[in-house]
Amino acid sequence: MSLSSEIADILIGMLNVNGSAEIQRNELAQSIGCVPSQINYVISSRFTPEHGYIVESRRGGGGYIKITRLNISAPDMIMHAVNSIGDRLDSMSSRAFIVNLAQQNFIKKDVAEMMLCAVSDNALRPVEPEKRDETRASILKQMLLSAARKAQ
Amino acid sequence: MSLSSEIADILIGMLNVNGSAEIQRNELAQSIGCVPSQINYVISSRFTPEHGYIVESRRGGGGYIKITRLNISAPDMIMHAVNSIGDRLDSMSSRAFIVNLAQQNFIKKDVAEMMLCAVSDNALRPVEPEKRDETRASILKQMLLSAARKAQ
DNA sequence: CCGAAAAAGGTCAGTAAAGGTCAAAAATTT
DNA sequence: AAATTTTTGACCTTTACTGACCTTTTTCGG
Repeated sequence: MSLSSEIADILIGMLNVNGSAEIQRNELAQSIGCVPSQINYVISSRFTPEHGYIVESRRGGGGYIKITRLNISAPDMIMHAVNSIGDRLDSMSSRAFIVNLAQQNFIKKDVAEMMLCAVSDNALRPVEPEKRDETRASILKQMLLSAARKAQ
Repeated sequence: MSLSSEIADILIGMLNVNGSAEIQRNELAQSIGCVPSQINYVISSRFTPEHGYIVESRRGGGGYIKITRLNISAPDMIMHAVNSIGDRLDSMSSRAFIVNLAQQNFIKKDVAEMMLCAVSDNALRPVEPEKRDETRASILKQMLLSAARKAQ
C-alpha cells in the first residue's frame, strides 16, 4: 500500500470517529515518516469537495488542517454504507457501521439501538457460527435499506 | 490551541454573555500568562470592523478595552461583504468571507458549504488560471446577492 | 493650580511557528 | 513506451508571539 493510501486511511479513520479530522501537518508527517507536503498532496487529491469533503486550515503557531465530510443526504450516506458492506461482516464491524451512522445523525438513536441488538452475537446465537457473519451482513443491509427509504 | 485562539475564545465568551466585552489589558494578559501586547494582536487580527466588531479603549488609570459586536441585519452584512469584494478574489479570501458570514449566522451552514465548493480552486479548474480570481469574485458576488435577497 | 510620577493602553519591528506551492524525480499503471 | 500517480525538497506566505519604547490619562504632593 502506498504512503498516500496510508495517510488517507488515517484521515478517514479520524473522520469516522467524529465526523471530522483535525491534524497538525508537520506532526502527522513526522509520525508517518514523510515530508509535510505529502499531506497536502493526499488532501488535494483525495479530499476534495468532489469527493465530499471540505478542508479548512490555519498557518502560524498552533496552525492546523481540518477536514470535514460535507453533509450528503441521509439516504445517500446510508446507501453508501450498504454498498460498502460485503458478503460477511463481523460483530465489531457491524457495530462500527451503526454507531457511525447514528453519530452523524443519519439514523435515529433508538433505531440504531434496535439495529445493534439485531446484529449482536447474542441474537445470532441460533445461527451456526460459520454462517453468522454472512447472516449479519444480510440483516444489516436489509435494515439499512429500509432506513434509507424512510429517510427520504 | 494557540494562545491567540484562547484569548479570542475568552473574548467571544464575554461577548456572548452580554453583547460586549470589557477588559483591562494588563490584568487579562497576566491571568492568561502572556505579554500585554498579545491582547492587541488578537484584537487587531480577529476583532476588526470587517469581522463585525467595534473596539473602544482608554489609557491611564482605570483604563480599559471594550469590544462590541455590531449588530446589523443579515442582508446589510451580506451586502457589505459584496461591496468589499473587488474585481478579483483569491481562494483564501473567498473562504474567509464565507466562513465569517457563516460563523456569525448571516448565512446557513449548508449554504456556506455549497458556496465554499463553488469557489474552490477545484471547481474552477476548467477556467484558465489567469481568469480564476476574477471568475471567483463574480460567482461569489452572485451567490451572496442571492443570499441577501433570501435573508430579507 | 501645577507638574511629576504612576497607571494604563498603543505601536512596531523582529523572530518563530506553522501551513502552502510548485516543479522535478521516481514509481506505478496502462 | 506513455501516462498517471506518488514522493520529495526548495522556497513562499500567513499567523503567532515578544519586548523595547511611546502616548494618553489619572493621581497626588507642594
